[in-house]
Order: sequence, then structure tokens, then C-alpha cells
Amino acid sequence: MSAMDGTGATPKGTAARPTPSPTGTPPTRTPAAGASPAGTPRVTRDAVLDTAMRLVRESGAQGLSMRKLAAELGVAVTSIYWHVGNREALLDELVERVLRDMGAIRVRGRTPAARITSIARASRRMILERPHLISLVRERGLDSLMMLPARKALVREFAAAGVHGRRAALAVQAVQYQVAGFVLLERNLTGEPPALAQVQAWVDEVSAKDPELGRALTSPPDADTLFDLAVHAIVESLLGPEPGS
Amino acid sequence: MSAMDGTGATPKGTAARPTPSPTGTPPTRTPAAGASPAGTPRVTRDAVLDTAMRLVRESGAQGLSMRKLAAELGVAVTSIYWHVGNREALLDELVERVLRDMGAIRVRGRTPAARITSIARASRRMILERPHLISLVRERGLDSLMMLPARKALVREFAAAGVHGRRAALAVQAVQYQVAGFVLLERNLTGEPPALAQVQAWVDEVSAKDPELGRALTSPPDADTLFDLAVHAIVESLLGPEPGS
DNA sequence: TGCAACCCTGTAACACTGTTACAGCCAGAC
DNA sequence: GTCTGGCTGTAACAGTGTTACAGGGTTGCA
Repeated sequence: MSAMDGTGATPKGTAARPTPSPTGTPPTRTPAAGASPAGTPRVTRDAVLDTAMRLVRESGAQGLSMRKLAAELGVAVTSIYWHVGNREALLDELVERVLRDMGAIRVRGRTPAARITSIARASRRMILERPHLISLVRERGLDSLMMLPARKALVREFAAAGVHGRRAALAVQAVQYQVAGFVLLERNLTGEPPALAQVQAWVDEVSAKDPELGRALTSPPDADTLFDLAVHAIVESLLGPEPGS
Repeated sequence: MSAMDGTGATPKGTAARPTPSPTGTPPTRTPAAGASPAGTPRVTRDAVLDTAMRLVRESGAQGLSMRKLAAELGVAVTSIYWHVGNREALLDELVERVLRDMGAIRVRGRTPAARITSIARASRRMILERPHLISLVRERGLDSLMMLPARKALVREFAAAGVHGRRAALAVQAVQYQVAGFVLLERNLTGEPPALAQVQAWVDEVSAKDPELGRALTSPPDADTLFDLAVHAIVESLLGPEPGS
């Protein structure tokens, strides 16, 4: 429901649709690079994407507005729309870029458990190193894409460990859910306000009985330890004996 | 930076600040209920909150706009602002409401492991039954609040299981992270587009070697099974022997 | 040379968003 | 009566995504 519905009745060109590439097919056309093949283009699709990526890095996907982007490039908004078609399409393209940039995951360790754990750890690190990726996938609802690199490695490792078929899918998904869910939450918990009054009251009550517990509950948890604990438990369980029944 | 900075120079009243209750103190003032103590109020703070809650239930926190809310109540926007002060304050109030509505968690089972697992399950169910809660906490960045009911139950159960101090905090947090992260991800994965072309290509490649795995990877995973698997593994690990040093 | 086609850009607008300065109504208090 | 405070409305500011439309510049073709 965009760009294609020309409401008919366009005088000149029948239906001059923007969006040169509706996401997916960057053809040989490439309006870029080559100096100026036609009407002296002031910006390039790549330039738009580069600048957009910078803005996202600086202030998150939410901080990216088409007008700001245009202003940054010294161009009118319509140019942006001509090159990338859409804000959603723009964000999708950025997601794909970051994904390409991430590449594969290095697997370490000798035992299957160690190797799989290393994948989970590396995957989390990769995502955390790209905070803008999280903000991108969350705004576009493409959360599953940020698990892609690890997915490939996990499938390979579980197969090598002798896990196949449905059980392998379950195992891969279990580890993936752990990583993605953990990272998603972890990113959201940083910089949260000190919570409500009723929460504080309860913490005080706990502290009266077990001061060490109270202190540990209020102070920010050690994400690394929590992550390792959970991953280790899950991997052990997955590689262990087949569950009864 | 709102409502208080009157830019000085207000002719009549020195600084007529709105926001009757800056979140936290709903005093005896209660401009509500009592028929009409003053100038026939057309709406009530509670009425505003009720309608806002309904709109959030219908179309998520993102779908709640101050103008829509005002229109729904047949009032001008300024009335909304007078009653609740702010959009953020409004959402915070709604979060608190839902939290109150959730109440405590019923713990079942006899063994510590069973009881703790039941808390995790019940917590997840409680949150999933209130999709609007997730949309609310996510927009306000108050993710930790949605874990509050389970937190209290977990502290109690781990204490009963003989886990205290720092180790108890770690255990509680581990389970909480599992629940919250899982639910957060689970909510986000529903209704995702069929992913990109490169993803499909990879899936095809996998299917060639292990058709059953390929099929299971594309079809939506069984969230219940995944959740139980992870929680079970984590709880077993937590209640097991103290990790070596 | 003229001319048409195409690429790309700019102007200006629509419909929305959160928020606020300001004026005003109305009931009760004095 | 006047005054005060609770509550509401009008209209505006600044910002958002998006698009209809006009136009300029370069290319290819007759």
C-alpha cells in the first residue's frame, strides 16, 4: 500500500513508481558511483544508506527521521524517498547490511558442549557489539534475523554431535531463544529507573531477613554469569540423555 | 522538563502547574466520583485511565494517542493533560494498574524444583495473558516491572530450598531473566514476515540433508516445550551441587 | 538540430503525533 | 456581589511519514 497505488489519472508517465528496487533486487542499474550517468544526482542510494546507518548508530532507529536524514545530506525529503522508497524499506535494508557485516561465527572448543556454548557466547557478543542492530530489528519486528549467524553454526554443531531431525531443531531453537531473549532483555534493562515505591518497600523487607540477598537483588546483576549459567544448563540438558517417553 | 518550566511571566496565577499527582501520590483530593464538587467535570482521572487502558488493549501502547483518547471521551486534549499530566505518566499509571491487577502467583508442587518451575510457568502465563502489559513496559522501558510478582515468590521458594545470600539472588535473577527474556522474544516473533531470500536459501540447503530438520526449523517452534526445557534445565542446575569454586 | 524520455530533485501540502499558552465557563466560598 | 480554583476549549508550535506535482538536467534518438 505504498508507491504502487498511483490513484490513477497521472497526466504524463502512466505510473512513475519510485522505489527503484523494492528490496531484494539491486540490479545492474546501480545509479551510484559512476560520477554522474544522468541528471547529476546529488546523492546516491549508498550515500543515503550510509548516512542513515550513521544516524541510527548515533541515536538509534527511533532517532532516524526522513527529514533529518535529508537535511544531513543537504537534499529534500523526496530524494530520500526516491532512492529508498520508504522508511520501512530503508530500515530493512540497514538490517540486511548489518547482517552481512556480521558474517559467520567462530566456533571454539573440542567437546560438543564446549563448541555449542562458544557459539552462544559469540552470538551474544556479536549482537551486543551492535546495539543499533537490536534497535533496528525491534522497530521492524525482525527479531529472528539477529539470530541468523548463530543458527547456521548451531545446526552444524548439533549435527556433528549426533543430534538430527526434530530433536536438532528443538535444540537449535532452545539455544537461540536463550541467546536472543537474554540479549533483548539485557539491552532493555540497562538504565532503567529505580522502580516504584512498592518495589523499594519489598526490597527493604527482604533485606531485613537476608541483607546479602537484598543487596544483590538491587545491584545490577552480572549478565555474563547469568548468561553462562543458563546456556550451560540448557546445553547440558540438550546433549544429555534423551528425555523419557 | 515538563509542566514546571512555565517560562516565567505568567500574568495571573504565578505558576498554575497541571499534573495534580506527579505519579505516586493519589491524595484525598480525588476530583472523582462525588457527583460534581466543582465546575461539573466532564471526565474523571479514572475515566481517562479506563479509556486509555481500553485503547491500549485494543491497539497496543503505540496505538494510544492523546487526541484519540480525548475524542473517545468527547473532550478536548487539554483535559486529558490536566488529569494525567503527560503521556509517559499516563502509561506509567497504566503499568501500575496492570501490575496491581496481576496480584500474587500461585505456587504448586512439593519439591523445590517443581515449585520453582511452577512459578516460572505461572509467571509466563500471566504475562502472556496480558499482551498490553508487554507493549506498555516496552514503550516505557520498564521491563523489570513485569517480573515483579514472580520475583517475590521466587525469593520465598529459594529461601525454603535452602538457598540464601548472593547465590539466592543469582538464582532468582537467572529464572527471571529466563522468563522475561523468553516472553519478550516470544511476543516479538509472532507474525513475523517469512524472512529474507538468503534465509530461505539456507533453509533449503539444510532441508536437502535433513528434511525433518528443515521442516521443523521453518515451522513455528513449540514455545511451551522450549520454555519448559530451558526452565527445567536452569532450575536443576541451580538446585544442584554448588559449582566448584 | 530538435525532441522526447528518463533520472532526480524541490515545493508544498495532508494527516498525523505530543505539548502548551491562553481564555473562559461554572460552582462554591466569602 | 466578587473572587478563587477546578476544569475545559481554541489554537497554535514543532515534529513525524508520505505523496501529488512541477521542473531541471542529461541522455539517446530522429
